[in-house]
Amino acid sequence: MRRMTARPANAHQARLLKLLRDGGPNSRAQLGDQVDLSRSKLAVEVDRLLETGLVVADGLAASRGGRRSHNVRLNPSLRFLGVDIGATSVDVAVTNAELEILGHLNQPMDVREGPVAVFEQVLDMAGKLKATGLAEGFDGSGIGVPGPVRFPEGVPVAPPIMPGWDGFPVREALSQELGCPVMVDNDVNLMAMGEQHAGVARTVADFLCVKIGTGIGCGIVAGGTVHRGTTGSAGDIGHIQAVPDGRPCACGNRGCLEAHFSGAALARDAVQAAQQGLSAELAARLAVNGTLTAVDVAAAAAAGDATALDLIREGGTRVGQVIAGLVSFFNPGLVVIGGGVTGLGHTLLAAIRTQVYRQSLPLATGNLPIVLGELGQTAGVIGAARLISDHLFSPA
Amino acid sequence: MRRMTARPANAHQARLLKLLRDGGPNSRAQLGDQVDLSRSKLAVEVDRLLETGLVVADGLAASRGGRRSHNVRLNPSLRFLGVDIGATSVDVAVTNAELEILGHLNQPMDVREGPVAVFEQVLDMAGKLKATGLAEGFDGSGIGVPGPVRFPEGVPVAPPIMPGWDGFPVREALSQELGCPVMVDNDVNLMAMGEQHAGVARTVADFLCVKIGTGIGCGIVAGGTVHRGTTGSAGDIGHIQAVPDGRPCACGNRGCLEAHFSGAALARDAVQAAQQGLSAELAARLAVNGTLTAVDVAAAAAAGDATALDLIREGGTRVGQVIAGLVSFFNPGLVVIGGGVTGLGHTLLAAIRTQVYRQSLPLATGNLPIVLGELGQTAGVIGAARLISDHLFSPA
DNA sequence: CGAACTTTCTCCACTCGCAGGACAAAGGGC
DNA sequence: GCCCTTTGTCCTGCGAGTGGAGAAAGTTCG
Repeated sequence: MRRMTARPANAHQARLLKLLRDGGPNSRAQLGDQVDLSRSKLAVEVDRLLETGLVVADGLAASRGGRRSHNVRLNPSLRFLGVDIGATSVDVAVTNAELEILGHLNQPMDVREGPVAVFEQVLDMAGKLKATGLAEGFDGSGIGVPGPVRFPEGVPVAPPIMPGWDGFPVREALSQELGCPVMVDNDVNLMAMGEQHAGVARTVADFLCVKIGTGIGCGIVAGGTVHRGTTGSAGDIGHIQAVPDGRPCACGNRGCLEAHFSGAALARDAVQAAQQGLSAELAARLAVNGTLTAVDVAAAAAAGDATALDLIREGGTRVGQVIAGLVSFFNPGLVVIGGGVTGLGHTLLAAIRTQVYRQSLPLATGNLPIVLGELGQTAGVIGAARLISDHLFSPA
Repeated sequence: MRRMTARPANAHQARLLKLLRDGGPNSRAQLGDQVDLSRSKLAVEVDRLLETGLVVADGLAASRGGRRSHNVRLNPSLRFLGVDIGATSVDVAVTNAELEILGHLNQPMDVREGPVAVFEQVLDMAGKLKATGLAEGFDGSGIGVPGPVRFPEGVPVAPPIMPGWDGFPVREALSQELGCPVMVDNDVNLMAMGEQHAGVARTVADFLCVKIGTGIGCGIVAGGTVHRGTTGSAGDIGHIQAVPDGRPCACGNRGCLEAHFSGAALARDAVQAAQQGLSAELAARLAVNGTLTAVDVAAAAAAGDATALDLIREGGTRVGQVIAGLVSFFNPGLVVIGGGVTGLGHTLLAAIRTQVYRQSLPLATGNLPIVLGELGQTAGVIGAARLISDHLFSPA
């Protein structure tokens, strides 16, 4: 099947497409309630969208007590590919134009293998999803990578944990391979966009989205749009100093937040605690698996292990200290915590909250929810689909 | 004379007014080069602006080698009043519509005397400026106050250093007194807008403007517009923890940046150093004045006093630590240092730079200028004029 | 069950914003 | 002084957009 290539011809059409994406099928009258256009003009633009094939008729609408109206919706055969490349695994998902996930695959993988190997795997996973009949091709794709991105060009820059990716033309290469438009962004920004589209941040204009996984990053949304910074490295909070003269960090400094708390740091600490005989629970798990991860710590904590709980609390306090500073600075309306360590759950959240509420100014924290992300592993791929749909649903 | 009350009727007129404000007198042809409008349409809008009186004819333009063209400019009798209320002094200035300062007064004053006393003084100063013949009245006024502001309403909220100001309807009250539209904002945001309009930040979309005076604040500009946060307290970095378990702060916490370095903290430290006999230079100044301020420390440092230099360096290091974190987080394209302590000059700047370049990631600091503000004391009042002109030069 | 009211959709006439060409006015350069 | 360039003005025509008049197809209530 040939893919859609049409784009909205003007701002009105773009607006309508986004309303249909976010609100599902709608009658012309319902659309008219949401835009400031006369009925006649609205009808003209909807007709044009129908002609392009981006939008299709969709039966009768629920009656509001008058002449029956016909719904329109985004073409249900449109398909977006959301790709979320993490440090140690890849998520690939297929969505429809309303950004609902139709199929989702996750595979472990080491981003350090470099872009060629990683994208081979991504294309393979995309192929598997296609083979299930979910899609015959893709109309667009969003890609998240775990490092800074020069956004306009879609090229990673100087990614510390991704040697070999610096300057790799991700956008161009994948656009060619997939045969569709591609947009590339930092994985944390995509998580923020995911929570903004379908998660806890749906109604908030200014919020922070802290992702704690192998490393730590922070998505910044100001006035409803992602702030990427001058060189695309905004939100890179893993190397903010959390502990003066603290642990040495891979970046060459000491006391970086990431060195004191992250999926990787937590695992190291747990192994050490087990070896020192501080925790029978952790030691037992170490003996079985040969190594420990954040998941083990979460399980030990759930079983009431004091050492595991302490590790989580201390980590949460460190993160909380840094977040407290960011909250004072940025004055967000919401802080979302996400990433691999959300399995640590309420213990972590409580430690973070305590620290933020203690250290930030009352005016900034007075009505500030600090919550876990709602979408879990799917936040990234939904954000990726959102990224490319925002692009395609804008006038060319 | 009756004041102008006209506002641009549409976005084109708003655009033209801002071009004339920022670029001075222009011919229709020059304006045409800067906007995407046909000559005919441009002429129509310019004619309408001439009718409103906001814009007037201004003689012949410099020839570009063809039919001679007539300049238009903003009405030279338009007057804005810029007011910058600091913790210990007030600046009041009169500008024309091009935001050039025509007259400027500064007076010491204690903001804790409350809004009624302060505004009495402001109105008195405005009256003095009028009496010189610079203005017969004001077409608009911008007001900066040293604390968070609920921006849409123009009302200070919970200002720690301004008891008695909480909830005072600054915008409404002054609008009535002055008989013109008024906008209110945090003083630090206005300083940022000042440097953006006429100072070092003219071409930068994302930058931070750190104001170190009695307290410490930070203006945040993202994508060319000021970020004020959910409750208007964004940029309030004075109470970010700079030193774990450090000095007690008035806010109840320990180790706040402001407790370790600010105009007030520096003065305290200098007095203490003088009393402890660490610095003959400072002791002499203390004996003469009975007290010390940042100005004394600056003078002592300029005279080569080692203790004064140490105080500045240590303070700069503290501020630098915090800024380093903010730079990693926000990834600005420029950091501007301003406020009362800019007199400390290069010593301070060097300490800040050292710390930021050491602690932030190379990608964020690679091409990051850290400079002193260019406008000094006038930044605030220019920013204030800019604030109200942005408002008045937008469609009603 | 029918009359009256609502809601939705379509068609049409009219206004207005705006572009772009034709033309006039007024220079500069050789 | 002739030709080219730049600027300003006028005019025509197109397309966007509004709002009213019906028509179609419901709901509600007596």
